[in-house]
Amino acid sequence: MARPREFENAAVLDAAIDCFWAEGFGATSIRDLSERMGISGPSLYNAFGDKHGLFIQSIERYLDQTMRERIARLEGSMAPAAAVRAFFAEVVKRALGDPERRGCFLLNVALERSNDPELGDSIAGYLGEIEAFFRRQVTAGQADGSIASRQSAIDLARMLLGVILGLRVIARVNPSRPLIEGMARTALAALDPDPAPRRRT
Amino acid sequence: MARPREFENAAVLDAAIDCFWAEGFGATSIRDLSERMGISGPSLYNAFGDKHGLFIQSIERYLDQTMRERIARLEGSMAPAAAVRAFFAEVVKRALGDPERRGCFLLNVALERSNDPELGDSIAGYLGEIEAFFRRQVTAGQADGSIASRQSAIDLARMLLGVILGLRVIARVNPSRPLIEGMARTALAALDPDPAPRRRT
DNA sequence: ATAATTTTAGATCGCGCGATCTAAAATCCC
DNA sequence: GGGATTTTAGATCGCGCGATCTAAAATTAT
Repeated sequence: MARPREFENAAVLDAAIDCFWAEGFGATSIRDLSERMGISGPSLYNAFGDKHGLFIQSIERYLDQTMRERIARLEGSMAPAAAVRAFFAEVVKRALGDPERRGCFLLNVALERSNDPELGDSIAGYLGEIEAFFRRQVTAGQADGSIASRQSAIDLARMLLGVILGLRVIARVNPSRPLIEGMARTALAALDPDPAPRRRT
Repeated sequence: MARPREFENAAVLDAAIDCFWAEGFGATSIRDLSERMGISGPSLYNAFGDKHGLFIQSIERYLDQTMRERIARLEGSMAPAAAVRAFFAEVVKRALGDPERRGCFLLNVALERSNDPELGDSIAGYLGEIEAFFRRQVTAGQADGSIASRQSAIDLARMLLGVILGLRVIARVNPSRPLIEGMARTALAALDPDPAPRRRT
């Protein structure tokens, strides 16, 4: 038929993710993207529509490769309480292993583009996927006794989601290991089953 | 001496806060600021240096009027556990009473400008002020028995800070009252003193 | 080979940006 | 009241933006 594309869709999308992740949507220019992706401006527009379309496709690829991959992997291989703790451990590791201080791409997008008419509802849904993962684990853990039933599964899931997000905010600004680990450990303590009764001192 | 200013510093700073809060630093133009503040571009530069200087002064005024005011007011008038709960209640109220979805100005700044060489360290300090408030209250509450001692004061303070930040992130994207209140309530439950021992079922 | 079709890169469009120059208007000291 | 001084507003600077036009390069069906 005609001349084939000279680039792989996935590879150039990864380059676009790098740009948007490091600088945000507004501060990333078409010229930045063109250079990092290794394709010219018109090719970019031909393949992805416009800057905003490229942005949305970058977000979807990022989510598939990070958040959704992690949820599927942990949920398929671990007991409920262990899956939640492993999720936290991986996020803590990412938050503390971020010398360029780029933070969480999804969180950056959530704050920069929460009023974007094409993204607002989607972003709520993406965060809802994390909350739903926590809720499934907590529900299962409460059923088998490995997770406390002092609070409802939905409320525990909501609290865990809040701490995950807050953790990534503070790690962006102050990536201190004791701070981040203390925050995570204390939140996870809410999952501990009721301890053996102990007397007050 | 000479011609006096035609505007009040505080009043035009409030207008600048409105702009930066709604649009962020990068997406707010000098012309936006000039119009909202009611002064011309050159007057703005004469009074505040440049756009970035105006931004920093706007942040400081915002913090004095909101976060620091709240901390001083609650800490000066309430018992420790009540002060923490009142802090949460006020933040929840603000997070849910935000029809324009502007979120928390400090949090927006923290994510958009965390790599700003003139702001990075300051932002960590601002969040540290909140953490320090929580830590003072928890320490005092643990001393008088009104707050649980299962976890250390510093870890509880860190967890509370995380939830406050996460709460404002999620409220920006999905301002659902059950979601936000469940998150806050479950975090605050970590402060409850040890309940009377109860048997496992 | 050649015709048809798609992708490619360079040049360029109008626009809005942060910042500044110029000079007129306004005020206080004397 | 007049001179010195500061603030004011309109006009404008060069620059980088998102997006697109043009035409050359590359590939396949015939």
